[in-house]
Parts: sequence; structure tokens; C-alpha cells
Amino acid sequence: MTEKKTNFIRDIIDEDLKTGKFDNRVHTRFPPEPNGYLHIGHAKAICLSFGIAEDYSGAKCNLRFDDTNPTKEEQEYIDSIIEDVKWLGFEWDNLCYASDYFQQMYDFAVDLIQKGKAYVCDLSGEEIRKTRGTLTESGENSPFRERSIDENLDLFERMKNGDFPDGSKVLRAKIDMAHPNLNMRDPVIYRILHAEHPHTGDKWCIYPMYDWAHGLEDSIENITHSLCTLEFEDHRPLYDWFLAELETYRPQQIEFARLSLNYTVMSKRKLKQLVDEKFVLGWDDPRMPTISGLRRRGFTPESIRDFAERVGIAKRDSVSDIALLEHCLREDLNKRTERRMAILDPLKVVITNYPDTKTEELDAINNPEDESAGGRKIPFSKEIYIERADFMENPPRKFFRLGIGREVRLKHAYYITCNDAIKDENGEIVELRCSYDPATKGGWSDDGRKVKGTLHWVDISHAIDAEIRLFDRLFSAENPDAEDDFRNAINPDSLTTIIGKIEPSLKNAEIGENFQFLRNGYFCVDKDSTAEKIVFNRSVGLRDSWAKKNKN
RNA sequence: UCGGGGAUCGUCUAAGGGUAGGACACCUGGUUUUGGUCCAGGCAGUUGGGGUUCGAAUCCCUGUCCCCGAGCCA
Repeated sequence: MTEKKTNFIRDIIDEDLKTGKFDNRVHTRFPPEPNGYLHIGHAKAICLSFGIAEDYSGAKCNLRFDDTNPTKEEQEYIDSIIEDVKWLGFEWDNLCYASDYFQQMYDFAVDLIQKGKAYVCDLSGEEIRKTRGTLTESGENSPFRERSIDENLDLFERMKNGDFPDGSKVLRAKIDMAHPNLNMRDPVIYRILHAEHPHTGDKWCIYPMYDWAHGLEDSIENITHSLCTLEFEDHRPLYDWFLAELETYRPQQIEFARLSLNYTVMSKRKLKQLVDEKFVLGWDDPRMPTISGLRRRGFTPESIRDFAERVGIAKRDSVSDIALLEHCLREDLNKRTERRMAILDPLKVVITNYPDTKTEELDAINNPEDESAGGRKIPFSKEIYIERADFMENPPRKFFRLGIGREVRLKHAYYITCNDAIKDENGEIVELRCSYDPATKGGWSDDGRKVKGTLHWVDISHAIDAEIRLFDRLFSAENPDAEDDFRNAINPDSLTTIIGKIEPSLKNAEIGENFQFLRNGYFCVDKDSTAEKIVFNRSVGLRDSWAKKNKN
């Protein structure tokens, strides 16, 4: 987390502040549609708009639900969005709903009709599409375009009163059917929808379209800089046109490139599909790029905000590397998490020269990056587990771990030397016989003897079983969107569940708590944990230059 | 094809007439009771072609490529 980077949007705000364009106010907003859970791409937008409000003195940012389409929106999504924004650590100045302005929007529409700039059109959806023209040919005027103002007023009111069925009529702005920007070809601004709305119930049966609603929301809330993604660039002329025609306050819309990440998908539609079709456990599945998924995975708000900072804001399309997100997490967790020992793939070790019934309490430091984290005691006795991968019968060059006749350090404990490997009838190693050097307690020797490897371990008699969920990327293709069907790119091995052996101090770990399991990675306690069974998610592995070296 | 945007190391992002810089990734080496962290170093870029200029990533001309747009979605 270095110092705040600037970007072209902040440059514009700086300039506006210099010229006094908005009376030196800065007021942004984050306007999600509650039709799904927020994802890391939204986090970027949240950090942008809320971040500006945090950094400019006196600046504000609203959280506003763009709830103009009751057929797709749900209270569950509203709740999750509120939780996610809070969790990221942002505070809004006003919590707003577009639906709170439905009456004002209606009045504005009446105003537009009275100005002769809007009309009720009886064309069907199909007919509207056909008469809109194409990218290269202009459209043709609706036969209803020249209705009188009085007739339009009457019809629109009756639309509002529920006199007409869904789809039978719309209100359209009267602009220019030959406009090269399709959005300006008499866009629909109200449609009839007899649907139950999460906030207004059945009060309304006509609902405003995005283009009509959004600018009005911004204007009503006195937003100064309305930040949105690139695909709305073509809508800006319409945004400006409406507010100009209505002669009302006009904020400035600025577009930036949305966040894309490799090895994942980011559209709410596709994420919803993954949930609905049970490819994942839910919106908060730790493999999902949703904020709730990342939270459950063990990400911290700080790491996500740092990531948003580092990817920056620009206008060119880009795909950020998931490795950067992981880096931000590791960097944050390295500083703050306590170390623990856990064995993911246990191999029994018997220390033959250690007293049969003795148990020692050894001192272990909690976090070498943070002295204030203190230490803890860990039990040690004759039988322990180590990682299966930490022993090799025929070790290659540069293998620093255990082998027959090799000596290594057990972290915080003793040096041990392996004397024998015991195999079962299938030839699989089931146990190691080692001897320890009592003079190396704590992991030091006085004689200057060096060991190259240090292993983590867990005492068998005190070990606790834990369910450990190891995640791999959800998609095996770098760009799942490029597939014919993104579901074909789903990685069948994205979740591996194992039973690991963890040190006893982890017994009372709380849900959501993060740890570094020495040499294994960062893990956090999943909400599925119970009194009988603790469940850990691997948030991200440690960097592993040994594994990397041996890849090929 | 019409309109709107955009092209800088592998990736993301700075520099907007004056030494193309940072981060991630990757590669070396050092330190280390985590093959982690940390430290030092390295690799690597201005979309092509013209022009203006003492000097161009930046200004001009001209190509090329990419993205968005024809929902009663947002």
C-alpha cells in the first residue's frame, strides 16, 4: 500500500475544483442494480467513487440502488450489497433508492410531454425494433409520433393507472430517428410492468428505463461526477439531452474501463448461472469472484482495496492478472496473521530415542513479522506427523528435506535424522523412524552444525483433525468468455477436500479468522465449521520456489 | 459499413514536446529456524508509415488493429 495513485478522473476533478465548475463540491455515487451479488469488478468501482469521497475534503458518495426493473431485483441482493460495501470499509453519505424518486421521475416525464418532447407509442417491441433502423441506416418515425400533447398526457396517465396491459404501450422521447447514435432514436423511457417491486410494492405499474432514470437520479441527488463504465459512453449524449430539455441540474458523466480478471468470469448473468446450475455452492462460494466469495475465501478488505488501487483507472480495455490479487492478499496476510502448523498430507514419524511417555511444551513464535503477536506453546512427543512430500527415498539434487541418513530441523523443536522408512505390503511408505539430538532443543545446535531444511510438524497425540478445502481456479481457460460456452472451461478440480492434522492451539479458532499454516499458505476458518469439525479454506498458497523449480 | 471509444514491457499503469518510470509476473544472487518474508540485481515496451521540431510516446497527416452500440436490461 503505497501512496495513492492518481488517475484521469481525479485529474478531471482537480481541474473542476480549480475552475469552480460545481461550486467546489465533489459528490459521487455507486449505483448498483440489486439483481445479483457484487463482484471484484464492482469493488474497483466502489473504491473509485467512495475513494474519491474519502480523499477530497468535504466530498460525498451515495450508495444508490438502481431498482428500476422489479422483474429482476430482489431484497436478498440489496442486503448483500449493503453488507459488502460496509465490509470493504466504506461509509455512504446517503443510502438511496431510485424507486424513492418514481414520483419525481413521473412528473419530469409529464413535463417532457408538455414540452412536446415525448409521446406514447403503441408499437409492439418487435415493431419498435424493426423501425429503429440499423447501424448504417436511419430508422423511421413511429406512426404515433405526432399525437397531440393532450392525448399523450391522457394516455401516459392511464398507463400509470394500470389501464393497459404489459407491453401494449411505451412512452418515448421524441428526438431523431435518423440519429447516428441509436440511443437517440426516440428511446423508450417508460414501459408498463405489472410487477411487485421490492420497495414500492404494487404502487407502480410503469417503470422508467435506465436512460431516463439514471440521469434524473444523479441530478436529484446533486451528484457532481457520475462515474460509470465504458459501455455507457454512447448513452452520455442522451443523459445530457434529457437534463438539458428538462432544464435541470446536470452532473458530469465520466466513463472508465471495467475490471476484467483472467481465469474467471465477471458478468452477473454468468455468475448467477454458476450458482443456479450448482457449479458452485452459492454466491459466496470461495471460488467465486464475488466480494462475499472473496471474503469467505479469506481475503481482507485491505487487500482488495490495495488491489483496486494497483490496477488503476483508465479508458482502455484491460485484463488484470489474478496473480496481482493474490499478491495483495499475501502481502497483507504476511504482516498480520499468526503462524500455525498443520499437516495436509500426514506421514507418521517415530522418534526412536525419545522417551515413550514424555511430552514437552515448546516455545513457538506467532509471527516473525510482528513481535507484538507474541508466542505460544506447542506439544512435542515421540510420535509426530510431517508432510509426506517432505521425505524422499531417492532425493534429487538440492532436496533439502528428509531422506535416509539426512538431518533436518523440526521447526521450534529438534534436529532429527532419518534412519529408516517402513513400508506396507504395497511398498508405500507408512512410517519413518528417526532419532533426535537432545542438544538441539528449540532448533539450534551449539556445534555450528548446519541443516538445510526446516520442516513443520504436528504432535500426533495432540493433533486435531480438520477439514481443509483446497481451491484451484474455477476455470482452466485464461479467458472463459472466449469459449463457445464458458461452462466448458470450468475446472473440474477446483475444489479438493482433505482431512488435515492441525496443532491444538487452533481448536478455538473463530469463523473468518486468518492464519498462515507454515510452509503451506494462508488459511481461514470457514463458516461451515461446527463444534465437532473445524473447516479451513486455503485462501492462497505461499510462493513456492521449490515447486516452481520442479515444475519441468 | 454508421456512430462512439481505445492502442506504452508478458500483464496493469505513469510520463502529455526534453533521460520512457513503477507494480505484478518471470530470472539471478544474498539473508533466513517457513525453499515464506526481506534485500540486491536482471529481463522487458511507446500499433505501422510519413511529417513538424534541435528534440515526438506526446503535435499533424495517413494506415492497421481492438472494444462498445440496433433490450419495453442496467
